[in-house]
Amino acid sequence: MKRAEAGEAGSWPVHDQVVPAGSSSSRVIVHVDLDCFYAQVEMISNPELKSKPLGVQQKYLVVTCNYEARKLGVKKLMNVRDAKEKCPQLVLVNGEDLTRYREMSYKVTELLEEFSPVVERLGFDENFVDLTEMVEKRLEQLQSDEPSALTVSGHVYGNQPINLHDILHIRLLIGSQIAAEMREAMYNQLGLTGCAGVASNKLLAKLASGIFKPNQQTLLLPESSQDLIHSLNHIKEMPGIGYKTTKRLEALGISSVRDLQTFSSKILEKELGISVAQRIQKLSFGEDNSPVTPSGPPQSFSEEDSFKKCSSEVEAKNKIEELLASLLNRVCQDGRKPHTIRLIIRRYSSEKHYSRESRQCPIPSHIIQKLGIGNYDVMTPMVDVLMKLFRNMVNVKMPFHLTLLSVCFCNLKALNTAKKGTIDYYLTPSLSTTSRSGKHSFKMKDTHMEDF
DNA sequence: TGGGGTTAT
DNA sequence: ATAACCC
Repeated sequence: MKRAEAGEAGSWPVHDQVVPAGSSSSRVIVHVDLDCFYAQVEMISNPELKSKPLGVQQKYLVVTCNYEARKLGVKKLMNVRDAKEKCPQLVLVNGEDLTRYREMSYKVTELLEEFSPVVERLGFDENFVDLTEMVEKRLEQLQSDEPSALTVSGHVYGNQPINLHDILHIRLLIGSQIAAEMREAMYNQLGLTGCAGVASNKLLAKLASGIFKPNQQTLLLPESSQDLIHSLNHIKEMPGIGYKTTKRLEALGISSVRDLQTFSSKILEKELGISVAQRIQKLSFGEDNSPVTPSGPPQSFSEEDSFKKCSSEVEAKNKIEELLASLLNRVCQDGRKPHTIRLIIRRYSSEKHYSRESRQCPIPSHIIQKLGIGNYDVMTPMVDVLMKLFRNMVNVKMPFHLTLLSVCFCNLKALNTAKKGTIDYYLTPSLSTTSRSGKHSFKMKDTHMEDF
């Protein structure tokens, strides 16, 4: 399989004929990061907004804003009240419906996939692309008769000089040229601006893309990678080290990148587990062997809504119906069929940080069949399933107070490509009622709602 | 903190 | 089913 080869070539450097002959194991990775993505989409929808300070609002938060607004002191995830106080002229648009953002997001990913199919999405506004193969091809084509062909595009981190005799420099330089072409294509074809970082792995490419901020790109050469990671003021700025790990590291007296580099590996493994410990300690040295994993189509679809209070079953049912209706439209567009449905809630709790509970079950096969077509036939039975999940989580005879409801479709399967005689035929749960009798029970640990 | 996503356990 | 991570 092509995917497996690409992954192995990327993640398992040494001894391996999978790595193209003559090349080192070193990769060329680009991280592409759109500028204030939601705000850009809104300005494309309504060009009159381009000249104004603009914020995108979800509930009482300004989740992102354009650079006009940033100049006037508005920050991402700022309270609407604070933002208006800072910037009374701020124009706000509601961004709770992600449909147009999601569509534009996939257009960007598809555009990048035309350069190289190995594109990994990170959220709606970031993509990694493994340019290693593309760079190799350009190197082969590049005969020494064009001297001006070897000039870097964009910034070089630390203004480090490029050594044209160093093959690693040359490869990264060509990566910077491809990155510039990608940004040009995004602007010409989609009207979007963004940043790019080019480096030898995902961590460094991501850090590099954030150096020069709107609509610029930066190349990181290997000799400067230590400078880059030590320019981080705190370990929490290291991608891959999140809120929880940061707290645990701080409890160990680790706060800077150098603290983490020099901390005892043995003790770190005991505290965080061998997997996390080894991974983040490598990150602290700027090492990241994780491959760019092609995202492909989404693994799940979900819709959620948060609110101050939901305390009755009827109220919950109405909200769930809304979420489900939107989801059915999306799943219909996608073409594949979800085989699992999940309901997620968040209970009110005065000061406790963030905890969600969920229940999931297989979608009854008779509902799955009707998914592609008439959307209204499936509403009622699906709501019934969801309300059973709801009552499984929430004791409706007791008072309750929810602040979020979410419905998720996952376990998506392409419809019936299984051919008789293939492995797939015997492993794929039937989508038609007539073939292959019996229960395909597998090891589904899901709650089967029919059992209740 | 919103309204999403992913992978690992 | 939850917990961690990312935006």
